Amino acid sequence: MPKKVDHDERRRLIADALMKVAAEQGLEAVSLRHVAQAAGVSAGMVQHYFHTKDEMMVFALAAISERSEVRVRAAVDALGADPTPRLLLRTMIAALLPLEGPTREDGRVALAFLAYTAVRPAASAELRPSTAQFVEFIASMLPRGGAVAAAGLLALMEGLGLYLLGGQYTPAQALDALDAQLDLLFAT
Amino acid sequence: MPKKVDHDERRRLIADALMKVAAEQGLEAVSLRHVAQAAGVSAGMVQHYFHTKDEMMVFALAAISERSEVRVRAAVDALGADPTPRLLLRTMIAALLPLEGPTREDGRVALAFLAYTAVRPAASAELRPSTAQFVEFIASMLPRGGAVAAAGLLALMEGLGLYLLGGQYTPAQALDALDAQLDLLFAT
DNA sequence: CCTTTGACATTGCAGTCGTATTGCCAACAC
DNA sequence: GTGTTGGCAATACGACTGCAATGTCAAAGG
Repeated sequence: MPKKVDHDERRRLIADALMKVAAEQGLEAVSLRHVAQAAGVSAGMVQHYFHTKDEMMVFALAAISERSEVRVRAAVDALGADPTPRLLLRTMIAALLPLEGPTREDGRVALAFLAYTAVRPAASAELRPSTAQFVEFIASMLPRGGAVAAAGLLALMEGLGLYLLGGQYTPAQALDALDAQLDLLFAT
Repeated sequence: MPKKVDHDERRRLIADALMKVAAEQGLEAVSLRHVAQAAGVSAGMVQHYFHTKDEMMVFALAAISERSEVRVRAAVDALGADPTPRLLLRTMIAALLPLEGPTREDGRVALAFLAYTAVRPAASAELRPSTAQFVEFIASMLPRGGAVAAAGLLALMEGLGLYLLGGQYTPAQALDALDAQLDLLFAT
């Protein structure tokens, strides 16, 4: 066997470049050549690791949802043991919001992919169960309201993310709205 | 002067075709030729009414926000005189949600444009004040909570729209979540 | 040694894109 | 009539796209 390279590492490197391009110029600027240039590699290499552009897109889509999972896990771990349900929820949701820095870029890419998958139902079908799972988890953390209240909280989070990206809400406003919602849901 | 045609009517016809293409195949499938074909006209005619593609995009963007305004107005007018604040809000928000039929297609287009403008700050700056205005109006309808609660409700609406488009929520679930939120905000 | 195999780079191709240009035709002004 | 002008079609152009084909080089197996 010839040279040994970590396939998955290369693919991640390329996916990173893809996200950079998508965050700065939108998904429609994502082409094999642009991504290759952003990654500092040749276009041929991109083709070597992704036989087709769609393959590359799917990989990047998975990579970005993995990234946010990691972020949530890190934020939760930093809480220590046995946080209150309210604090746990707030921490998780805040970790998912595109408040600043790299999370904002990730948010832009996620938004682009959202629109991308809106016309390709096959790609979005994959993340449907994960949403349902999250709703279930949130419901188990709430003192009352059940799945309906949980779905509302999740939708509020998504909307806050959208308005943060659009610049309609400042990070402070978004967090205020989140805390106010938690006040409503956890009111004694 | 030669032939007389209604310029704005033609532009609207073309914009309708653009939205149809965008709703079915995404914004990146929107090209002069595709739009022209969808509208049943020649590509040259599209060029005649929009000197550049960007001009066409901007027009379509304005057209779609005008459409939703019309929809909201119609729904509110059907309420008759002096509805309760809660019913008024519910009606307006429900009219904006992509629950079914043509509103779903419009929602998909709006989502595509959202991602489109996310990397073109100039285009989104225009609709920022209208969001602020809406928040203000919602706040005036709420018994308490002020702008923060209003911002939360608006974000919840936006999130519901997103999940409706993605298929994660059914229309019934979305309306349940909306009503539950109104219960919280209007609780005595 | 030498052949195989995987890691890249380069090039070519058919197609689509936005746009500028050109030309034809109908309708009005004179 | 004749000329002018707007509505519209057709074409040409250069830039780009995804993808396939081809080539080069290094490392490992026999």
